[in-house]
Amino acid sequence: MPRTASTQPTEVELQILRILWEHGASTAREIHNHLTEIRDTNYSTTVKMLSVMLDKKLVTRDETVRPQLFQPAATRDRTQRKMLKDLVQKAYDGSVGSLVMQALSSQKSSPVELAEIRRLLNELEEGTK
Amino acid sequence: MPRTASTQPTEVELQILRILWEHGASTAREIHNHLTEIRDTNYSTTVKMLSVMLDKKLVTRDETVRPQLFQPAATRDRTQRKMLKDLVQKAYDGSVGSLVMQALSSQKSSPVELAEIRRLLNELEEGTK
DNA sequence: TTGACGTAGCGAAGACTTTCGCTATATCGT
DNA sequence: ACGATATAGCGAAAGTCTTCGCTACGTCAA
Repeated sequence: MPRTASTQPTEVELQILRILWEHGASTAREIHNHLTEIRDTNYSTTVKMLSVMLDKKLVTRDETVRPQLFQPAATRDRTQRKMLKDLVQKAYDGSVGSLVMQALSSQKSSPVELAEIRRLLNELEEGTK
Repeated sequence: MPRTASTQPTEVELQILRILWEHGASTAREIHNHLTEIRDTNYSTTVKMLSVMLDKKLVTRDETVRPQLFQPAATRDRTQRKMLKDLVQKAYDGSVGSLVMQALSSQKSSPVELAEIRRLLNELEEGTK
């Protein structure tokens, strides 16, 4: 009588992925060192998490070198899009528009970001003509 | 050795909340009937979930009537914003702008939505002047 | 070579989520 | 009032996630 395993990376998994996206291929020790900056974790735990993530194919491992190097299996962009899509489905009934509206109205963006968004908006509206 | 309990509603909890947001105060039976349309669930399970959600204060219960009526404790809007904020923090490094960019570019929105977004954008840029 | 130290792996503990059987209690028609 | 039916509640089971102790193995300097 279980819940079905989530398809999205969990909290810690995502923290590890972010470290890998930022720093590229890293050893368990390196990952652990970065992780302890944001989370109080034992080295064993980090290694275990990496092993779990390997099982889930969230990361890949280069075993030809010592110490072994871990790499993210998916790009940051791809992972973000997947999580975003999931949220839109789960909480916004599939409506990207209403998510965007809320995002824009609830947290302030910089003028630069707004300009970028406007540019993108122009392109999109161009496409619908 | 536990993970810290999530502050966000889980999958099933969210499905139940959506039913309540759409239909307003409902009995366990009514909720269950709607829930079975999207998920194969036993009535006992539904009742248990409601009891858990009551503990977590995700819903409130009117016990003065029979059968008891359940209501969402927070509005849909508020809950969505919270989940959105959480995603922005976890996956977008706090940058709402990049989330919006991805949202707009990865899934198509209707022209009506785009127009609304543009209107909102105008207001926001007005505010930064 | 060997001991010291860092890396890798395993398994079990414990919280959380979701499941449902079973029991208790309330409601309602006859 | 009584039995049938529906509602409410409890607790245990089983899977997920995160934790870490302990063991095994690799590397390297003396």
